[in-house]
Amino acid sequence: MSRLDRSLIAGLPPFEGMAPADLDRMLAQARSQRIAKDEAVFEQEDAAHAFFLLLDGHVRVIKTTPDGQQVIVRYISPGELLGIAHALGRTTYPASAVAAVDCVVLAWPGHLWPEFAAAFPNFGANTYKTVGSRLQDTQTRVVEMATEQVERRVAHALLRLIDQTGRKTEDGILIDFPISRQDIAEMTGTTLHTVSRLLTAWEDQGLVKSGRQKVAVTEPHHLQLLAEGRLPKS
Amino acid sequence: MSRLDRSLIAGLPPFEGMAPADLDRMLAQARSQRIAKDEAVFEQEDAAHAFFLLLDGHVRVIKTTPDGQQVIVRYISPGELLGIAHALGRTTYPASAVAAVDCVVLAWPGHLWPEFAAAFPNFGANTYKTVGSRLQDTQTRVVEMATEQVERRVAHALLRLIDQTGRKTEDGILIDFPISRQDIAEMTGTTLHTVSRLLTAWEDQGLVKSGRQKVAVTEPHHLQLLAEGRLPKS
DNA sequence: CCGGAACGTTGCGCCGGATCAAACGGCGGC
DNA sequence: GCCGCCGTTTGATCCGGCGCAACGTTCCGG
Repeated sequence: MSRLDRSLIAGLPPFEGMAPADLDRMLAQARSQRIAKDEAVFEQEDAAHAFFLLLDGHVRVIKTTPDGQQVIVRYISPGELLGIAHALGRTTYPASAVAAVDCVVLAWPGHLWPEFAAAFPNFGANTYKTVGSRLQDTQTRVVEMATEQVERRVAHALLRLIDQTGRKTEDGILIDFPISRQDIAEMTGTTLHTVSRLLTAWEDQGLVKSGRQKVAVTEPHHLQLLAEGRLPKS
Repeated sequence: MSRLDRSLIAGLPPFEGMAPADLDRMLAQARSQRIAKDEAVFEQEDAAHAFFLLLDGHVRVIKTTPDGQQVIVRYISPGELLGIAHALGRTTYPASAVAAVDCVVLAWPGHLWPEFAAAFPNFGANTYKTVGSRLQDTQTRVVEMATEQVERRVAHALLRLIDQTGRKTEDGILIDFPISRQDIAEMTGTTLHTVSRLLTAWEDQGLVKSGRQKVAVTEPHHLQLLAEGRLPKS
């Protein structure tokens, strides 16, 4: 197995404030791993044998209900940790993580967590901050689901996506990985039909451009107004 | 100000595994405080100047949207921490906390957090575990909101409440603080009207007994089946 | 080049639950 | 003991969005 270079992770948020030597010590225990599109990084309910850092690609975190319905909990972008169940005292993954495109991750054995948290206090603190802001995000989503109707929820979801992973193109800000109407529906608790209707309506108004597994937002500001519900309905 | 006795907090989950002397050191910096029913422990958006331990009573954590709608994020029971925004690197409270009944809390100045986390590793670890399980709970709630319809959501909410705060009475398991249909509606993202209709329907079937600001579950197992949607609809 | 699968679009009917409206009943204050 | 208020009940109506179904389109493999 090839040696991992420190520059891979130096400067990423989870490692903020760590000494170079400590980065090396962490890397020495990491294993780099390729995950092909549509393959799982880990599966819901499995024993949490490892935690991961996404180096390249995008990952969907999915929860499946007993009756088989799926909900996309969040998308992970490069530089973020995933599968940190161990840090939170859980022994099993609460969701599945699936590669949205071909991905590269670093993997550490889960049992190293307490060791790392103790030896690298900045790493621990950074992680807990992440968990805190994920808790925030999730609570905000509960509020959204409880108070907003579908159109605004979908608008919010798109805005979050372009914020996280947007890439400028001549069509506007493009979501940087293949995403279907079904995916958006699973993020917002609706059906692909409704998402399709919304997107075509928005496309007619020139707010977005979308195609097969692809969405680009041309008028983010206008979409924002829509998301916040201060738009007279045409 | 009167001296706080160690027995107040010894044995509570957040202090699991701490030395008695350390409990005393923490208590020495705490201030005990009474909060009258319907008063706020802290308010959304305020600077997070303190974190709290609920000693007695019950507290509602509420998020309010820009247009004034409210969502009850969770209920806090005695022995739980609240207002721990500081632990998560936030400087402001993301929600309000309102006493559901007369309450007693301990308050610590927020700036002590890093000190405590460093000096009492068990305390820090316990807290992060709590945050982790709250993240879990919240994600589960997102899944519920996205996939279940109102009846099942309300059933789930009641089951969680009796699980957290249930007290046995001759009417069944009673929720241990005053709770209105409006409150339940704000927990589940529906209206008080719908909650009222559901409760009367359930009362007719002998599943619950409810009255003004009071709900008791007489048939938790049956309600559980309903919550899980494996009940032929009558 | 062809055929099939996967993804997307669109029309239609229906229903769960929100909204609006009104009246009731118990509890606390005076 | 009476009054007023707050929480609750119940009815009537309306509509957003889901379910279903059919069709179009792009992509991929053979």
